[in-house]
Amino acid sequence: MTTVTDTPPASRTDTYHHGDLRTALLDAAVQVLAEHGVSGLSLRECARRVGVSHAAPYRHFASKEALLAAIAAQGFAWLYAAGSAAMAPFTDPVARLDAYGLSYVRFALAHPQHFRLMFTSECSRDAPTAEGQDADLAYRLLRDAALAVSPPGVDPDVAAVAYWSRPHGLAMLLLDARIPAARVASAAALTELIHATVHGERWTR
Amino acid sequence: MTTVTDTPPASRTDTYHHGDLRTALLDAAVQVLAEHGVSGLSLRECARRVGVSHAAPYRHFASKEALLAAIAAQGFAWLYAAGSAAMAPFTDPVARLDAYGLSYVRFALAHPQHFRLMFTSECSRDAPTAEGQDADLAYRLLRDAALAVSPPGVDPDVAAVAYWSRPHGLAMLLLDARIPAARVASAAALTELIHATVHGERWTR
DNA sequence: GATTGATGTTGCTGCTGTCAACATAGCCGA
DNA sequence: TCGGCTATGTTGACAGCAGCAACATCAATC
Repeated sequence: MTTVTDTPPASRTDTYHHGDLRTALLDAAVQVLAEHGVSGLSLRECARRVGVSHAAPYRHFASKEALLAAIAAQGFAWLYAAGSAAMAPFTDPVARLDAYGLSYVRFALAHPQHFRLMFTSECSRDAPTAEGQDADLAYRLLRDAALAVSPPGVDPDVAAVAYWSRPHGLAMLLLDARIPAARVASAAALTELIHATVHGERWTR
Repeated sequence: MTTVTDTPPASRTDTYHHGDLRTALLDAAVQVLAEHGVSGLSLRECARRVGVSHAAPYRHFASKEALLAAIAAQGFAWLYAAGSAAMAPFTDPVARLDAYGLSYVRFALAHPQHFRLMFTSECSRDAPTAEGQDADLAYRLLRDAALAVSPPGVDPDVAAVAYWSRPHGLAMLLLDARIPAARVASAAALTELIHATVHGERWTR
């Protein structure tokens, strides 16, 4: 007993109280999603992996859906942070929009489970939870960037959607493996793909 | 007994054998999906709606996932047909690509359950089933159209993905209600949105 | 040091996917 | 005409799951 004040709150699995069960469950859920997909996820399996009884998750999440929503909210926060950071170094509107698209696709590839949940859940529209908070921030970030690139008179929402659809569609197709794997093998190839998608206007005459 | 030869095979629900249980189950499943989403779908509920015992579906589908895959396959066939029909009247490459994008988004809005299953299932990549058949046809349709619009030297797959991502992303965002509802209220507004997304190059200089 | 609220456990109910054994019916050859 | 064959549908069972209620444990506070 030198200067042992207290155990770190995140890693006590041998005591009655877990310490940080909520984030442990979130992490376990993401791992299960990666291994078995959303249809193979169960709260009981998450509890088992964390070493806790099958009803313990209900102290932190009202339902299985609430846990998934929490993961999505985490994803929106990360996405917003990544987009902000990516755009920060640039002032040119086109460069900023480009940086946003790049970081968007990179985020989807880095956190596929989060990304899928963020846009695949079928009930997150009704409840304006904390998820909506960061989702709105991310949306406004994109809309402002798109508006700065568009000529005056264009509806901001139309501009935002037009430029959102491209990286979003690419990300979705990449996650669904609908794109030949060779296209994503090297970072250079992926970057080329992203550029071609986000502003492919150089091709059409 | 005038000329009554046989009862129509699609609508006998009072006899021991249903007549066309397979398609009846598919239709019921799509309806359940529309009402309760994929997480609220169960084979037992589908069987109940069709008026059949809970194990009857297993005579037509190996598993719940197989039923979902069948719906997705149906969707790919429809999508391919719609894309072909939409492009047929045109010969100009840009017009053909435009028509494809328009029909793509229209298909997603007309058959949201099918569309979501087509691109959201997490295991359809492994098994090259009949679904892959029509999916490949649809992909080749798009790739050829994109290639006709691209300058020589462009990788066909890159061109295809670049032009696929736009309507695909827009469709996904529309289905997830991530786009203000007012944007989709009128057919004209929707068409404007689609055009802006599919070839927004007119805006950036 | 007792109390209280947060956190974790045990046990239960109803639902689900899936399988095995059985029932029915339409069809085909004798 | 009749008897069997096969496709199709039924019943019953099992294990796993979401969610709830009642109970247990712990930590902090008065």
